[in-house]
Amino acid sequence: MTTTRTRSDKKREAIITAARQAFQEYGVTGTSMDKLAELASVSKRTVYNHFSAKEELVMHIVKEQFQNALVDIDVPYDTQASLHSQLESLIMEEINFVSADEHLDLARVVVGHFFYEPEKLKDEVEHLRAQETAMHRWLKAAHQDKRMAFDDLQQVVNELDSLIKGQCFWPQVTKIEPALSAEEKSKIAQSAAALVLSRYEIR
Amino acid sequence: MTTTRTRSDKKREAIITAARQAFQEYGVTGTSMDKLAELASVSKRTVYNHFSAKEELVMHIVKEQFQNALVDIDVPYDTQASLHSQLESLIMEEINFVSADEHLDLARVVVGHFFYEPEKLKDEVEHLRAQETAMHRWLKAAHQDKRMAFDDLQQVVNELDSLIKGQCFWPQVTKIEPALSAEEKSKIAQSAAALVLSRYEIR
DNA sequence: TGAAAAGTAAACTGTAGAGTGTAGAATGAA
DNA sequence: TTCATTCTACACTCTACAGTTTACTTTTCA
Repeated sequence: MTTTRTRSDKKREAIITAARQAFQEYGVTGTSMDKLAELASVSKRTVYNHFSAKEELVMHIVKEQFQNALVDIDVPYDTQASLHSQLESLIMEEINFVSADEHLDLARVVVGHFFYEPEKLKDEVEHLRAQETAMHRWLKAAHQDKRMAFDDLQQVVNELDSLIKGQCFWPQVTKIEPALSAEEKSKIAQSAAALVLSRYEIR
Repeated sequence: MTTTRTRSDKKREAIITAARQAFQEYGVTGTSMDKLAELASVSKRTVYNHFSAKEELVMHIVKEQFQNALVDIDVPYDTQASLHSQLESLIMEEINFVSADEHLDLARVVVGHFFYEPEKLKDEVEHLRAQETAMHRWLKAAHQDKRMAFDDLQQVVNELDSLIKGQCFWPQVTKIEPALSAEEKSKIAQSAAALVLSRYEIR
């Protein structure tokens, strides 16, 4: 039962939704509590009844977003299929996730807000880092299956990660580059897979 | 003769130096004009006599920094030497530049300040992008020398760039990761070179 | 040496935004 | 229907900071 029951709950929901949108659009500092209350169609006092300070509201939304970031990709390793096609689609999923508008929008909020106090994010980041990613699992499987050779798994993951984020995430979060088309994404995925496999695949 | 002559010049210099440091340490918004004047040991009015607004001071420093960013790396292509050793040292230079403290500190100022209005940087960024990099030149030479095969030069540059920045720049600008040791850097350089060459080198 | 240029301290203006206090109205459960 | 909870409107406080004004001092240089 996800439907909100009480009036109080509805107001709370409205506040959170409005905050999410406003923060995405104007950034945290660009969103005053007055503006926010108006956007949520709620009195400012009500906002403060639910969240005792702006920072609390920000953290609520950020944590929520980190939860979503954990909704994980899974491409199971397949002994039969070619490494290239598997890795390419894994990369493609990763790219689609990372360069999705909602992901970029909220990454922008987080980066913008915590740029000068990254300590506040330490916990969340640790949490994410601890996660064993789909990439990890797939590479480990291919390695155990003796179809790939490397001695430092983490390094291969970092390389793939850099290839993905360096082309499909950072330039877009910072708005240095516009969003990528589907063709560009798939070209990137295909080339990244080729790059990694030409080095680590056992032929 | 770089030494500052007049009193006015000295004051100006002091303001700029203090601003550079303060912006690095506290960020632009975290540095009030009062604080800045105090750090520069100068009256606030004097700051405003030199720079009519805070934003003007910020832009002055940013442009100065973009000038420095153009001081370019050059590793000439050598027909005799192995591709791997050449590319590895080219990458190493790129890494050293990009992950140098001064570069990271100022990149932080720029990213932090312009995060929500990247249009203001368009000119500078265009300027940088137009530059033909050392990477471009070297790859083009190796290609012409028929020792590397690729059809999209820009893509190879992007890949190298991502491998470098994704591991040695972005995690550090955002302070998600601490500075890298010399060993880590050289491991990254060596592996990035191997990756790219195992795909594009003609054997 | 004296006028112009540049600097200084400190008080001031104006604005924006976070957070509070209060009195009264809407809601909803008993 | 009544009572507690929650919401609303709105006026208010407090603080931070950009930028200005003023009255006075120091430096420069012709």
